[in-house]
Amino acid sequence: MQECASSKVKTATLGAFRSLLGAHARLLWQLDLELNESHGLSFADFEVLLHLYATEGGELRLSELAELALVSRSALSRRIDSLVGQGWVSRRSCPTDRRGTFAVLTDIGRLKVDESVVTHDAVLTRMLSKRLGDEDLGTLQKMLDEVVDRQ
Amino acid sequence: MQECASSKVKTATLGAFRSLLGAHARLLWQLDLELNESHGLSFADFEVLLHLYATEGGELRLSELAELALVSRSALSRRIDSLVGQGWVSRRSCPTDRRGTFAVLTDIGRLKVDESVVTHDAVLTRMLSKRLGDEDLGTLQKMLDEVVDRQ
DNA sequence: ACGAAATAATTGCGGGTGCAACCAAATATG
DNA sequence: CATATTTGGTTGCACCCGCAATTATTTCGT
Repeated sequence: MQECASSKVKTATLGAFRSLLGAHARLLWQLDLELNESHGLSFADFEVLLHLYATEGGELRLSELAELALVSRSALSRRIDSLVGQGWVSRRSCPTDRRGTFAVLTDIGRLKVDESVVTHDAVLTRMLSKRLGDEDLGTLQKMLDEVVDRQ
Repeated sequence: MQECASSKVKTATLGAFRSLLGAHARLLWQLDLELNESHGLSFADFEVLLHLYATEGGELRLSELAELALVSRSALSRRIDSLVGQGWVSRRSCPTDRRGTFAVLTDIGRLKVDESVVTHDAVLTRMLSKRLGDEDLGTLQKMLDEVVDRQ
C-alpha cells in the first residue's frame, strides 16, 4: 500500500509532454537567438511578418493574424504598433466592416522577410530536417495535430 | 521562373514546426487555465513545485531547478521568492558550497501538489493519452528528443 | 426597425521574462 | 600562494504578455 502520489499519469504521457516542452523551448530559443543577432528581429516579430508574407496580397485582418500567430489580440495590436514603427507593416481600415483593420506588409517589410527567412529556414532545417526524415516529420505533425483537433 | 521565395524549407518541416507551436500553445493554455481556476496556481509555479515534489528529499539547487523548469536563473529566483511568500517553498543555504541555495518543498507545498497534480494529470490524460496510444506517445517522445539531443 | 448581444480593436494594469551587471564564493592557473 | 577565471544567485532594466474594461460597429432576435 504505497502512497505513490508523485504522478498518476502514465509515464509515457508525462515523458512525451516533457519532451514537447523541451523541444519547443530549444527551437524557440535558437530561432530567437539567430534571428536577433542576424537581423535584429524577435521570433514573435518574424512570425507575424511571415504570416503576412505567405498571404495573398500580403494583408490580413488583425484578428486572423492573432489567431495564426497564437497570441492574444492585445498582444498582436501592440506588436503591429511596433512593426508599423519600423516601417515593415501598415494599417488599412477595412472598407466593408468599419470595425476591422488590415495589417499590410510594406515593400520594406517584404525585403526584411526575404533576408530573414533564410536564417529561419536554416535553423529549422538544421534542427528538424537533418534529424528527422520527411516521413517522421509527417507522422510527428499528424500526432501533434491530434492534440489540437476537435477542440 | 517563379520567385517562390515564400519559404525554402520543405513543407514537411514547416508543417511539423507549426504543429509543434500549436500543440504547445494549446496544452499550456489549457493547463494554465485549469490549474488557475481550480487551485490558483500558474503552470509555471506548478512546474517548479512538481520538480521538487519528484525529487528525493523534495529539494534541489536553484540552478538545477532552473534548468529543469526551462527558465533563466533570474526568472527562477523570482519565482522562488513568490513560492516562499506563499509558504510552499523555503530556501536552505548549501552547507558544502556557500554560494549555493536549495529550494525545499514545505509540508504545505507538498499538500498543494497533492491536490493540484490531479488537475494537471487530468488535462494531460485528456489531451494526450486519450488521443494518442502509448506506443504513439513513445515515438512522439523519441522524435522530439532528437530535436534537443546532441547540443 | 429597434434594442440586445456579439465582435474588432485598443488601452490600462499587473505580472512575468531574459539579459546584463553585480557580488560572493569556489576553482583553476601561474 | 596569489590571482585570474568561473560559477551560483540576485537585482535593475526594458520589454512582452494576457485579462478585463472600453469604444465603435455589426448582427441577431423579435
